[in-house]
Amino acid sequence: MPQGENLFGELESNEPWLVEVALPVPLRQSFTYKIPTRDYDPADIVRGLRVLVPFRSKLLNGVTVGDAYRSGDHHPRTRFLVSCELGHTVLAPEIYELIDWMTRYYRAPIGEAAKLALPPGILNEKEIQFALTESGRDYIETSPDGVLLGQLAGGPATRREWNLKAKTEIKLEDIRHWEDQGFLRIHARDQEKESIPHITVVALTEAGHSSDLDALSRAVKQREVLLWLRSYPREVVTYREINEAFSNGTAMIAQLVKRGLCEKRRIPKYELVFNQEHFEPDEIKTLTDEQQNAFDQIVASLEERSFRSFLVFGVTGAGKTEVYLRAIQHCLEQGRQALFLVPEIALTPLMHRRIRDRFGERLAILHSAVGMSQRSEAWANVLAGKVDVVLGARSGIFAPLPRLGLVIVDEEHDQSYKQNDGIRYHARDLALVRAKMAGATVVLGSATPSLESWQNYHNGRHGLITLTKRATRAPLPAVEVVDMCDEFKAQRRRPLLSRRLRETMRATLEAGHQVMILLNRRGYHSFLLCRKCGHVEMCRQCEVSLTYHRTDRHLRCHYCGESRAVPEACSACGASGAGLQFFGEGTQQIEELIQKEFPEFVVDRLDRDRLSAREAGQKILEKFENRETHILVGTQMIAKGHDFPNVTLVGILNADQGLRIPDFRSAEYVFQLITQVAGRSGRGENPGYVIIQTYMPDHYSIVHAANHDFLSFLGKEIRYREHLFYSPFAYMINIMVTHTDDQKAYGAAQWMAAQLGRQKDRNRMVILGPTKAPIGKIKGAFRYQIVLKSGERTSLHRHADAVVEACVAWGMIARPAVILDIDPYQFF
DNA sequence: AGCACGCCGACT
DNA sequence: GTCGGCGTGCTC
Repeated sequence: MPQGENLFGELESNEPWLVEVALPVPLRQSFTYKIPTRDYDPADIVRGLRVLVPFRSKLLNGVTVGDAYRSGDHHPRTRFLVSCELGHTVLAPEIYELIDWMTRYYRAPIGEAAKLALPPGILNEKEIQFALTESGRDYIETSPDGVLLGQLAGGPATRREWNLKAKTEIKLEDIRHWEDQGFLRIHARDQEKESIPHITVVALTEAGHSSDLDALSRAVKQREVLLWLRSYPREVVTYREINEAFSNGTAMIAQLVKRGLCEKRRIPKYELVFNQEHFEPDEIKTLTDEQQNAFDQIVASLEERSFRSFLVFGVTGAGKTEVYLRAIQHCLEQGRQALFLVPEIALTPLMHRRIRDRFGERLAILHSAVGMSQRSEAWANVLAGKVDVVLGARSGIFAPLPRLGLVIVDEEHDQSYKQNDGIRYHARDLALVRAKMAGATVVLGSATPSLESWQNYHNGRHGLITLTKRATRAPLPAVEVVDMCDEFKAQRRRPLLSRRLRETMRATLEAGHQVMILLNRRGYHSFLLCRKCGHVEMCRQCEVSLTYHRTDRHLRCHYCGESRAVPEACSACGASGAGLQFFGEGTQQIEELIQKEFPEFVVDRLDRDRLSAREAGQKILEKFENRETHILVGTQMIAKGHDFPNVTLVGILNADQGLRIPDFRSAEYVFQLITQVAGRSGRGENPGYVIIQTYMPDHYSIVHAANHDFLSFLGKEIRYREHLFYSPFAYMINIMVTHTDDQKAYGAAQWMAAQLGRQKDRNRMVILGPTKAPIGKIKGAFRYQIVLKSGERTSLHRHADAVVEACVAWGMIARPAVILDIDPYQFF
């Protein structure tokens, strides 16, 4: 018998209308709320609306994850929702499908997944207020606990205000009771500050719509504005739009407001669809044969209109972007929409411009670095269907495009697609899932594909498209590997720059070309060492050495942000400051050294520290592009996506740094980094040159990168992965157990590993650990990890899930925090 | 997760 | 006496 029907198939009229709501709490469930039928027609309440609901002693914004339904069989403590924003679906159906998948695959709480998929601020908390109802007023006359309730007689109050008046802590249980009895009404306190971007708009009042224009016969200009408002294609109009149409629009509106013909309203920005600027599409270049072939294959798939995926393996500078842009164009011509994902740091204003020039007003950019207001605007346009192309970083995968036909994941190997906190999703994997749901084509592009994607090609899941030649016909740069062990012997110290690099830099600069110097910072710290006792200055909260920042002369922790002045003396042995020495070279130090070496040339630096200043990064790059700067020193971020034709020399200072980190993917990362940055050299008319400095000149990742030989690298790496049973041969899960008490953390990890150990033989599961995490303590919490590997994904996931569930029950004793990292990418 | 409630020890 | 420490249970 369907719910909500009696024996005769009639609707039970006394059953309440309910709706399921996802709330931003780390609980793997939705919550049921009753719909106040006095205020809302249940037929209007559908999936994807923003609602305000009471939750414990708070008010939370959530999103409905189903349509209203009627049932008598609901949770006994179901409360009424406070309000619902009708008419604006914030969670599009295809995005709901995606986050629903994430709740299963990543074991993600639905509310947190929804929060991830929505622009920031939509799922916020609001301050709760309690007001007395009519029946509440009657009740306080007669009842003994009327005294407490009676404190509300003066008007609505927040919990704190109420407590203050009552001079006691009012119990949540009592509040719930009065709420159930109908003595209390809950609503949101009007907040001075809006938690999400709002905008003031103007709308016609009823009088404004209906009144005849005689009253305005002498105010010609106002009459004109009124008529314009009436014919405007949207109900509300922004001041920006009014002032674009009329020279003194603001004043005219003020007059019309005075006459009661229109009114000002303040609405969330995401509800508004903006008229975008118009752009002229740029000219389209001719394609090389290889590009044309790639394009044709993608088009054939688009024409099929069913899910297909391609790995586009193309050397740096092969012109992949042009192929992507053409494919997007084709997709739009089909009446479908496209999503273009790029790595976090590749999403520069330069990139915006290039794509904007092609797609003009049909493009929206979703990027965490742009301001909240702009992001709301972009997202609103996407949701409203004004936009057909979305360019975004990792979180762009959640862009609500209902007619998705093409997803491009550029530099698909890039680690920034993997989120390493909260819900640890991988945007490349989500792209495939989403495209499958939408019947879309996926293009994964890279010069150095991830082993996972390569393996997926190998076992027939992706088609392969290869681009072997640079679009400009420029040859790939010649690469020279300098053995720093020899340098050490010759120079009798550990030099930063080899003689060879120094000479080549000089020659390059004197020829009028530019130089890029890359410092691989992966797994690298500059630390303060006491030469007397060997003590390294550490963070008090985390198990990491502190990094010296010259800008403010402070030691800083990269994990918790703790910052303190450089100590006068060693904190372990008390040796005076003279015994303390900095070790490890930062980009700052290298910049200074190079400037000293080449005083006649301009040196600049780009790294995270300098990027933090708004737009500073862009300025640095622009200066380099304009050749105001001759030498650019930086970390990986100088390696991504830029095109500087005048750069003919790239120096990589410590190429092997990344090989020392405890990660089975370290060789892959080093290969990718070298290839990526080497690809910056010789993109113009002059041939490029690359110098790699390393203490491990024979390491296969360095040798093959120097030869531009991905396939040889792949052959070696894939055998190693297979032999040691790592991804892509093993499905992996990292279970991280965290507790402020070291013993409890370790105990819980051991217990979990033991539980898993009982299952492992039956399921051919490999259990590594528990071991102390590479960073054993972060923000005061000790960390242990268990790494699981298995050739069979479903059972692996099931076991990890079961043991975490069991640990929650066992957690009565220790209460550890457990993080499940599915398909982990970085171990720290 | 976050927070309310409750049960313990250290203070005016 | 009560302020606040931490342990535990619950959130529609």
